[in-house]
Amino acid sequence: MLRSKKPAIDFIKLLKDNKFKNTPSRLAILEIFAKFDKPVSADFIYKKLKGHINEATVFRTLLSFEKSGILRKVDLRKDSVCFELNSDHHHHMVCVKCGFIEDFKGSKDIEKLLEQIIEKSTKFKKITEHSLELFGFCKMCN
Amino acid sequence: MLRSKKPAIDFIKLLKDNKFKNTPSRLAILEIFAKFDKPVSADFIYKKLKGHINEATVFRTLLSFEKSGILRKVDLRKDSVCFELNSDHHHHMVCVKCGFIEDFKGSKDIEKLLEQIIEKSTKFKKITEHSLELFGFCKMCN
DNA sequence: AGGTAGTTGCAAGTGATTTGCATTTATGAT
DNA sequence: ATCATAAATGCAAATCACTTGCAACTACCT
Repeated sequence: MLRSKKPAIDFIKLLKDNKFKNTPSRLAILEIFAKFDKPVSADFIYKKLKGHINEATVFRTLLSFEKSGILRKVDLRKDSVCFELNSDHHHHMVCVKCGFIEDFKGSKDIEKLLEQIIEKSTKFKKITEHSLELFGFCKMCN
Repeated sequence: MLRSKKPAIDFIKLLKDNKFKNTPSRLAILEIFAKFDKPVSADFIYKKLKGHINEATVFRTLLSFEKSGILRKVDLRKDSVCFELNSDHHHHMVCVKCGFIEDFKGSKDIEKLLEQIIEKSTKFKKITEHSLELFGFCKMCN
């Protein structure tokens, strides 16, 4: 049967490339990111892996993954910080009622916009990152 | 002497319009927002008003002001959450080295962009808010 | 297999924010 | 003006998300 299958990420290689030891904890965390493919919080991960991992390890792992660029922090106005895999820069629409999240890309348009902004600025020289998050109502909740 | 003076905000009216009682604490907090005209944290406010206000009151006030729309939450990747007066929607450029913040507006372009995004979305119906924050290096630090 | 740096679990520690409760105060009605 | 009442405040304790110190463990290189 032909199935559209997302190319699996080679986490073992990813860890090695980033000079991390390959441990069960790290693989488990990465697999959660791959499986859910949405911004997830430390708390969410901890609950999924309850009994198999210590909470401190979750925080430490997320932090080191962020530092090395494997993960990216996302602020969606939740109580706790969320992360997502850092491949493929994109943004989010968040339903303020039900919490549903849709990803979207807008790289070309947004980058054009950033260029205009930086041109107008007298104080800034270079923009290295940006975040754009939209909040509103999904079709179900509207 | 003629001075270019920013039109003072009538905080007493602002409080009344939002069904808040007019108290010294609230006026003091609003005046800090007006005076510094930058995103400020609860901690910053508390330190400015040390001895004159309780920390819990600061948090409670910020929260209720946010709920009523007087303030808006801003995530600038600092340790603690920042707020700013919610008049006059704008965005920020933050220097990741020295922390310097520059405001900018981009309403027209950004709104055009938002329209395009929402048109393409099959899941979302309405965008009520958005945040766009840029991170990079100011001219001093670059 | 063995040495070692890097990882983990556990428990205690932080720092920001919240909450419960008793006291005080602003405000609208008398 | 005074009063009654709901709202606001201060204080202390609690909570919540996250961090850290340290001893035990493990992946990985030789």
